[in-house]
Amino acid sequence: MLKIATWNVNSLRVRLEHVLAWLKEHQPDVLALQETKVTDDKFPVDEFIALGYQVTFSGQPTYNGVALLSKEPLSTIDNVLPGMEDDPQKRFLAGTYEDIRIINVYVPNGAVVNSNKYLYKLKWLEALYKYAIIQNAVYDKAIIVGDFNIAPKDADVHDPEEWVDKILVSPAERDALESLHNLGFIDTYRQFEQEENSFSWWDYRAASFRRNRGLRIDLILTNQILSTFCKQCHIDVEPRRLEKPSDHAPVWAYFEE
DNA sequence: ATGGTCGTCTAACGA
Repeated sequence: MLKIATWNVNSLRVRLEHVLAWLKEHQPDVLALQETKVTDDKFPVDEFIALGYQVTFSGQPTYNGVALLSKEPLSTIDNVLPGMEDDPQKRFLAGTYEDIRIINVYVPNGAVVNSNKYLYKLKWLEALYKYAIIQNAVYDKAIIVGDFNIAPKDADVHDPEEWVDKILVSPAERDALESLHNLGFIDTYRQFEQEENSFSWWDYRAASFRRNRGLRIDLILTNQILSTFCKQCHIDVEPRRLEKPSDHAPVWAYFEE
């Protein structure tokens, strides 16, 4: 059995105690983090080693930053997305865990549809698509996890009418996600029956969490072979209820032969 | 209460 999780922590240093407590309780084999917002020299390595986790990270000052925590070491680590070599933003980290290729992404937010940041988001997603083609060809089992900053379907949006054509739901973004689906990378969450109005992110503003005005943008995509081993996928909203929470909840998937 | 927050290189910016 294997449990793989993803969590946008919105500053690892602020959220460290939440992450450590969550690891102790849930014991994932791998936890992918986004928005660590910590440089590599300041990454809290020792705290995770003490819990029995290996750490792999790619950070920068102030923004972005991704990491993989794993019970066993990763091999064949990539921290540059091919096609985005000149991009200073640290949003990508891949490694192999046992026989599973794990790709951790913090997809650009995109700000406003048709803005420069939006075009950057689409370019980044195109590079991810090309990378996914290759990884899917090389590895039998592959998984893409992270903050996609895309709500796949209207069922993943608290008020679809309010959000029509807005960032995180616009057609071009959803098409980019659909092209990953066409490679065989399916949205593991929807392999199973789930409660309605299940979201993974709630804006800090306007009491969004209390009113459950959220979006499901933190996703676990598995390729065709790995998806046959997936037995469960769950969003854990409990950490969102804590004092000084991340605006995102962790999501995990459980695999069994 | 029809609301307006966080986190970061404390000052705007990004989400």
